[in-house]
Amino acid sequence: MAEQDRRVRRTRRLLRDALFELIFEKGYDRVTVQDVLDRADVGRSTFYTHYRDKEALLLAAFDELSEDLRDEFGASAPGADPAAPAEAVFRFAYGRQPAFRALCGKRGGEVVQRHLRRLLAELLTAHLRPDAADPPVPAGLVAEFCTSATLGLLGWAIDNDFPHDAGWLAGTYRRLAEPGLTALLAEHA
Amino acid sequence: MAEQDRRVRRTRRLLRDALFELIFEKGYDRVTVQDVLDRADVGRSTFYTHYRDKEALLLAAFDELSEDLRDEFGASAPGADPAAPAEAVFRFAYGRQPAFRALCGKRGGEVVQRHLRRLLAELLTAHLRPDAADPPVPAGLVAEFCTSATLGLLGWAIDNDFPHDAGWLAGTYRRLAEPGLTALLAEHA
DNA sequence: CCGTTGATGAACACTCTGTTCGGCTACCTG
DNA sequence: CAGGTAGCCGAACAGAGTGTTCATCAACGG
Repeated sequence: MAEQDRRVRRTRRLLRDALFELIFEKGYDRVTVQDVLDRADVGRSTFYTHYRDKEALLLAAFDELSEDLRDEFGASAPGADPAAPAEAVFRFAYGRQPAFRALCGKRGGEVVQRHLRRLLAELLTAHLRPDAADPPVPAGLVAEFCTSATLGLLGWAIDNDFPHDAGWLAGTYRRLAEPGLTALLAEHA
Repeated sequence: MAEQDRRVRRTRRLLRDALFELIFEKGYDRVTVQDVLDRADVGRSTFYTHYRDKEALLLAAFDELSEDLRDEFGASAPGADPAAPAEAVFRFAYGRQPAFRALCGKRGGEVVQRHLRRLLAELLTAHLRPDAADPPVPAGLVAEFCTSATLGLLGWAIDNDFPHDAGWLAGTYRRLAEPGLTALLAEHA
């Protein structure tokens, strides 16, 4: 119903694009709703019929991304390679550089970082299920390590304009993070 | 001069403590200058003679911490152990749990996270200098990996009320991150 | 003890927020 | 292609928070 109206799609697209531009220009927390309105050339009341506030707009944009990312993960089986999830994230990000530049770079703001971290932690824990009775290291802590390493490398790539390609970044992840992970998993098995 | 006046010390201490309490209660971005004023029972004009805005107060508090952390690093020699810096950070944080809970937990806000990340990256790069001509992996990327892993584990510890002790957390860091790091350094030497 | 310095609170202009409402117009559907 | 629906607009509003100013008072250190 609501999603099909051409005017609705137009308005939401204008607002989202304006937000991305402004985040990239001055950082999320310095962007005001007024800025978005002016840039998108959309009326004030219109904005509030679509989104409760600035954060709701941001999260709507983030949700678009995360759904696609989820789909990509659903396709890949939970194999034995502990670096596979990170590689999938890297490939995904390299394929959507503008969005990641705005949402996940240093200017992206804490909100997206927090949500992205939670999403990644969830995907990672689901993927490399060690289903252990008494893990030598809490599973949550291992997931946190993988998430931090993945996001750390990704943030570095974003701030360096996505150098090389996703495979190279994944290779680096393997060199740095994989040895410790496989050792831990082997030790337990 | 200005630092010695009892009134100045009192005012700044009141403001800092009020900010910590409020951050812990509702998160940095939801804390207003007005909140701090009410909690600290300090006049509005007084606040602005000491700090330009809310962020300046936060950074002043952060600087106190970071100076002490710097001193701790200055004492330890740049040895061969790649996990030593992380361990030093963990010990430091476990010794100042209230401050870290307020500043570096999930409620700490993006500003401190950014500054802490930069500080750690700086300390880490200075500590494990590989001074290599053509590193197989950019030095900045390795530093980013260490920083992310350290902060990831630290954030997990904060959110889980500092379980076990700093040594245990450092041990986990060694298990997870050290294998990859030593392999990389060995390969290059 | 006294001159200096900081604290105070009220008042001010300003920016941004989130809501309301009447009128207009583009849009889907039949 | 006609009609009612539904989205857009723009202006206006109250409210919260910000950062500044100033005259007054009190506490401080030398």
